[in-house]
Amino acid sequence: MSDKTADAKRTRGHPGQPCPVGPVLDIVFSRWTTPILWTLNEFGRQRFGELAGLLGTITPKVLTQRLKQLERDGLVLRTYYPEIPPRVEYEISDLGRSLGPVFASLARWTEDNLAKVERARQDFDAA
Amino acid sequence: MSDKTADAKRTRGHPGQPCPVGPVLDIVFSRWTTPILWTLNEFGRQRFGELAGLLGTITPKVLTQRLKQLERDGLVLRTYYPEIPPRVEYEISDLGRSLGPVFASLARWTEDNLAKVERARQDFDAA
DNA sequence: TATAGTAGGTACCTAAAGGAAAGTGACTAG
DNA sequence: CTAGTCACTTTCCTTTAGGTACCTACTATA
Repeated sequence: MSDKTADAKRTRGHPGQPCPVGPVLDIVFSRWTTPILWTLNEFGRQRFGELAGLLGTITPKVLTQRLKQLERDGLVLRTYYPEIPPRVEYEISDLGRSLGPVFASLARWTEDNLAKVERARQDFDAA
Repeated sequence: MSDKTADAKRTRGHPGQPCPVGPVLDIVFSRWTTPILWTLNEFGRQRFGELAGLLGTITPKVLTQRLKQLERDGLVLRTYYPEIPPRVEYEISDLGRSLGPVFASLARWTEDNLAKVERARQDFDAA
């Protein structure tokens, strides 16, 4: 299946009308995209192996997949050096950096409210 | 498996250190949670059937699951009326409403940058 | 000759999420 | 006595994501 047709299938079924943020979720909040973007933003340009190390438990296959998607979406820039052995470096793009305020907003909400969620869970489970 | 142990397994593998927003993703951006919260915020208190209608294609099973999770996380309030036939109403909580700025930030980014992502994809696919 | 080093690609497998369809319980209107 | 309402619940099946393990090319080095 081509990536193009995959786009249609990858939509999370967010019904078009009632939710204007639906389209972004698959772009920004897929399983590994958030920590990848975060890492590239924090630690700057990284090689494939370094990035894998920083992310900890990701497998090469998945890292390749996610990086390819992020590159296709214009959020990450890939530079290939045809040396032996090969070297590839990834960095966040301007478009990727433009997500900063979104992440900041999310981080602020987390800081302020994550504890409330955890308390709500305890109350719910107790009852 | 209990919901408590499910919490641990549901984590998306976002490696703890490098990404402070990881914990929220499962709470706010799971498959159907975003449109559910959005709908409850826009259209107010809704019964189960009404909500299903507004969301379009969701199945009762999944809607029940997601609503239960949202209730447990304190983002949605559930009111059960023991009538015959039974009636249940769902509404967004204050904690749920506190996500407003996050959603707004995301909506703004979408408006400003979704077109850029789509263009990046076209360029990428062309090459 | 053999090995290490790098960034992947491939084939196969498993687990989890999600959808489809039918059933449940309790009552009421016909 | 049957059908309908509502909010689920249960069972089964398909899809998907992710993991494991192995393979690729190419060269310098031992």
